[in-house]
Amino acid sequence: MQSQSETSVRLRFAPSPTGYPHLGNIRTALFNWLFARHHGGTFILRIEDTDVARKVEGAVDIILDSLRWLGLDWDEGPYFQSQRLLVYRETAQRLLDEDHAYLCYCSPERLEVMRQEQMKRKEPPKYDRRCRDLTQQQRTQLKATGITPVIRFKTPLEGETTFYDLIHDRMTFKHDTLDDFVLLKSDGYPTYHLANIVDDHLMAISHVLRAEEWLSSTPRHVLLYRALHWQAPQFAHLPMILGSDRAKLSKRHGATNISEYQQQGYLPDAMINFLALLGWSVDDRTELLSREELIKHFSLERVGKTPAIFNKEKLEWMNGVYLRRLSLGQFVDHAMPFLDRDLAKSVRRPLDENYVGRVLSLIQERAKTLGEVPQLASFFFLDELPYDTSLLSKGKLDAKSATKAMTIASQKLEEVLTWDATTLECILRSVATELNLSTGELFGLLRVAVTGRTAAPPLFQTMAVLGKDQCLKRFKMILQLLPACLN
RNA sequence: GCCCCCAUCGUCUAGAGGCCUAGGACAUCAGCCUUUCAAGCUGAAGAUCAGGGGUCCGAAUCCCCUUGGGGGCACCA
Repeated sequence: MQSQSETSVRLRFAPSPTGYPHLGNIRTALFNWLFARHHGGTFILRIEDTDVARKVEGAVDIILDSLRWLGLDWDEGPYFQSQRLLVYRETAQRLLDEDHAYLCYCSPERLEVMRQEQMKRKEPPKYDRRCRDLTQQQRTQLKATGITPVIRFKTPLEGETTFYDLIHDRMTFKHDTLDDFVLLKSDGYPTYHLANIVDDHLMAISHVLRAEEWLSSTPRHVLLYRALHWQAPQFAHLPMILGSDRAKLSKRHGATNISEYQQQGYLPDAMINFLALLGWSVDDRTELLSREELIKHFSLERVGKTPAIFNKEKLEWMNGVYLRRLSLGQFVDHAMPFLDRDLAKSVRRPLDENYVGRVLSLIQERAKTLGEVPQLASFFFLDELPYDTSLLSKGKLDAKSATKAMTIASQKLEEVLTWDATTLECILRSVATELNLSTGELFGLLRVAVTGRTAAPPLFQTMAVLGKDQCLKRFKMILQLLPACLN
């Protein structure tokens, strides 16, 4: 049963389409989603596309695709701020009418120079409020110039603003450290500060969960809510996710876009599980949690305050766990697109699903990502293996005894009628005994012959899947190559 | 420069005054298993709880200072 108050839990994820969503953005989306789902609330998607200049084509689609891929389903939206400009303008006008805002005619160039000088004087860069108290005459004059003004908020000159953050508790900011920020830009678009509070109010957002980089602009938002006599939502500023150099995540850190993880073959469930543990935990030992468990246990009380560095090795491990937990059928379904994409062009398509299934049963527990499956399995599909002869000469056997072993093994295998792992093992073990070779020596040699590598799935199972013809063909191939590796 | 946040193994973290001679996970190393790899199992190493002061019978846990790291200070979000 949901209590009355829980039915009004409304969360939103509000990305801006100025780039592709990275791990940090997605972690924020996840926590909002988890919180909403935990409380039986509503999860809303809102696109904050108020920066015309920095808008990236296609970013919205990538954002939606990424959320869908991860299964972070939303109940409302996506709303687009660019389609709600009137609401922001009306609100800005109201602020103007009620003396909480004013028109500012200062040019960007002037502001830039001003900031430069402030920096030079080692002062905090802040708007100098030149247009805050213009006389009626100055106002008329400036209006006559035809310059399109921006609308700025009249930040109280004195006093301080306090609010309670669900994670950081009580926060207080002095007004004299704030300046008169822009609400409406000269192109008629709202700034983040305005659009954000207008929408959160209109969409009845109850909790704002966002990255800690927003903490210092929160007093502005609180001030705005007060000026408009609106009740502010509850804020929770989540710890940041940092790159390995401990700096804010950016392109420099490589592979931070969530879609890259999709392409590399990480599973949504593993991704979700891993991201949930960046800044949150259930207890002192639980690492693996299903979506349902995540929803069930999620709470802001267990969100930490320390910024986290993204640990790719752990993600890989976790993805491997999720990969191994898949049924063979599921694994095949997931891996098929990757095989299609990355297997050599020479491999005939469509791939035979039955054969792929037998191959992948040997690959599944060896893959950490779906992306490495084609590489791990390539020798099952290639007609001719690109042998690296140094692998042969590196073996424990010299070319002469290797040739002898291969010849005998070939002969024995020619006669095999039931080509299965058990039979093959039985026969080849006896070959080893007969030649007075250790199993390691013989099998190692055969492994290179069959797979072209020294590390591969179990030899006999591999041979069984590959089939008699293909195996014997590879043996012949090796026999031809061996003389070249003399000494 | 100003404002704000943060501080436990390399990394993710548990810890809300005595259960901590600080627990778990990834990574690392060793052993077992074994035809290689992987997986699995067992074990090891790894944190004087950033440093210094307090408070207290008692502090990783509370307070202060220092240091370090991060974030913000746009007609970007």
